[in-house]
Amino acid sequence: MIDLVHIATLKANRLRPTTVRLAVLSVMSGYEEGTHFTIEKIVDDLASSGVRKSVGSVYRTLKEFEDSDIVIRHLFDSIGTVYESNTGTDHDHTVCVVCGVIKEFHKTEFDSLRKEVVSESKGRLIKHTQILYVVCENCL
Amino acid sequence: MIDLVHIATLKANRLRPTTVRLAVLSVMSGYEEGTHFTIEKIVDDLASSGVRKSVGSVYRTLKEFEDSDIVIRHLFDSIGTVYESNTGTDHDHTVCVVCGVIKEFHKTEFDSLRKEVVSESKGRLIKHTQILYVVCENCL
DNA sequence: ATTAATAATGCAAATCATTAGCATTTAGAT
DNA sequence: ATCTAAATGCTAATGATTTGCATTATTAAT
Repeated sequence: MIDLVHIATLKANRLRPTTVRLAVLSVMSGYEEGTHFTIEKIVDDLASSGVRKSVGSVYRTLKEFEDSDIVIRHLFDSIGTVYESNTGTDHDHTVCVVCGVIKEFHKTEFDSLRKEVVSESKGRLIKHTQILYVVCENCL
Repeated sequence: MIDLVHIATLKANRLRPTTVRLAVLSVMSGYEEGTHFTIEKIVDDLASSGVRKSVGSVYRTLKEFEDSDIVIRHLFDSIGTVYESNTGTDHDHTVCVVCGVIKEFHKTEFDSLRKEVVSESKGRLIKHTQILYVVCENCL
């Protein structure tokens, strides 16, 4: 069972390998890398794979995963809350205002600029979010 | 009356100069430039200036103002929805994760980088948001 | 000025996403 | 196998925002 990986992931974060958590990890692992998903999608995907779990538990689970840095939560304007698996590689997002597709990008130059901004104000950078709202090639 | 300016602003946006709208513009004009405020603050400030207006109307008014580009609405992680008067100058934000203070910054280099990103994917940039979550000098 | 037509407001109820309480079930250590 | 702590499902609660509708104010025409 590939579940062994998921069990390991959970144990590494001091989370008991329970059915809800394993099921959520399982549907998540079916997503393409970089996919952004909602709580609703998780619940639906669980249901269609025959696993009926309460919405409340999924909320709780995703929050635990967020705390454990297993997933990253984003709050996008006019889209709401979405999650993605945390690959550890930091990146920003483009969102197509027409079709809603979310993509990732990374340009190191941004990072140095951000460091500049923060050091100019003598603060410490904890994290950042940057979203480019675009009309994507397809929708143009 | 300075209200003439506010009336003009409203008329320019095909909004009738009503008491709620004028009152909201009035408290807003009392804020320092760059101030970020919530619906709640508006309602409170209206109340303490003796103008009691319903929360629903303030919500409606701020939405109209957003549609008319009189204000800009932001959705900040763990802070929620805040507004600011639209000065037309675009900028990004830093938010102190300790004290919650929101500041603005602008670095033109960001703009060219953003254009690069979007042109590489053959899309069109509509707008963007960038938030640096920091611990500010004071809170360090 | 008066009035008719249209838009704005207040209020309360409705909605939506998310969280919390609590009784029941499950996992992990002994 | 048993006990304890944690996890789950369920429902109710919460908080923010929106909506419906009856009332009131604003505008444009007379």
